[in-house]
Amino acid sequence: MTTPQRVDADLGWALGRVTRAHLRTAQEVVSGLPGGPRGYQVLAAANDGEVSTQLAIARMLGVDRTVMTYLLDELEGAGLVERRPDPADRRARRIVLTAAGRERLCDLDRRLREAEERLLAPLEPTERDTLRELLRRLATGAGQDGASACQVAEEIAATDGC
Amino acid sequence: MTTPQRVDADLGWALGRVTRAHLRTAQEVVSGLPGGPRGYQVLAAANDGEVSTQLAIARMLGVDRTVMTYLLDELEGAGLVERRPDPADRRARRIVLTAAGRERLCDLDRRLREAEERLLAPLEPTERDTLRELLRRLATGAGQDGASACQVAEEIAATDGC
DNA sequence: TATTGTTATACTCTATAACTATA
DNA sequence: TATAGTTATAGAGTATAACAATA
Repeated sequence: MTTPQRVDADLGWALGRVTRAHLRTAQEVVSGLPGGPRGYQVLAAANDGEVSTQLAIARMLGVDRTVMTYLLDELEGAGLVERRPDPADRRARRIVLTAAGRERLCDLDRRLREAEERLLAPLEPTERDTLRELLRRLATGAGQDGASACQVAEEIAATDGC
Repeated sequence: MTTPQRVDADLGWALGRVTRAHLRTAQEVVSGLPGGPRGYQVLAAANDGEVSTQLAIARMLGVDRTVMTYLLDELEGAGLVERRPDPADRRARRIVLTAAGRERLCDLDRRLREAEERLLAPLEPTERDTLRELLRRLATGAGQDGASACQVAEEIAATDGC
């Protein structure tokens, strides 16, 4: 009962390949959006009110808080989001989508889903759902940033903006 | 039947988080190995003779061929691999593991598997196998580099060096 | 003419530290 | 003293182009 010692048996190898393939696909879909695929994730994170401050979004996305500044500068410059003072903490800023931002998010969301289905084409429909679910659970439970940024994922929200 | 528009419903978000978490874990495990986790993948790719030239390994790993030069310079300097002329094509070099390289690969492989199991801890054992299998199939089928680098993955080899 | 491997350069992304304003 | 956000700098990683050797 020894290990295969093959690259294609390595989880890191498979994760890297799939992630890069997804990234390439997503970059084409969101071309023109400030920040690329990460810019989309900022919009999506800010869209549900539970994760709205810059730091919370940064933790949710797994990036340093310093990158949020540039990212939000661009997204705000494009008129997609606004930085509003947090009434509960004057140090923090709450990121809210503008009407244009919500519209853009809807459009991107639809096209990204289509692109993802093409990426997952080698799998059966039920397998695609399984993979999505397993990765989602792993991403919400395996985050090194603590559970604070992940609590929002425990339930599939009924909020629906489209 | 509209889309949720939540970050945690985005495949790219989950892939990014899980991949980063895996990368951090792997970097600790392979600390000291030239090239880090990618150096391990080179060793694993070169270990099965089917993928042995620098270009084939680069495609298998999804990196540019120029990075293979630095990566192999370090691994060869550490005495883990050798560059041998390809008898069939004098332009190409076949990468073969030294005895030390095979030994190192065995050790890394075992420890990486342990680390991966810790990463997959939030999932049930059967779910972990499912995730590994789905990602493996996707990585071998979804590669943009064509099928040439992926043919090796169709069967679980009986070769076992440990 | 196309391909393998190498080298040099430039660019992007990220990490780190320092600073402010608030808590 | 600790935290949210900003800014500047340095480093790692990556992509591009040019080159030599071979097909």
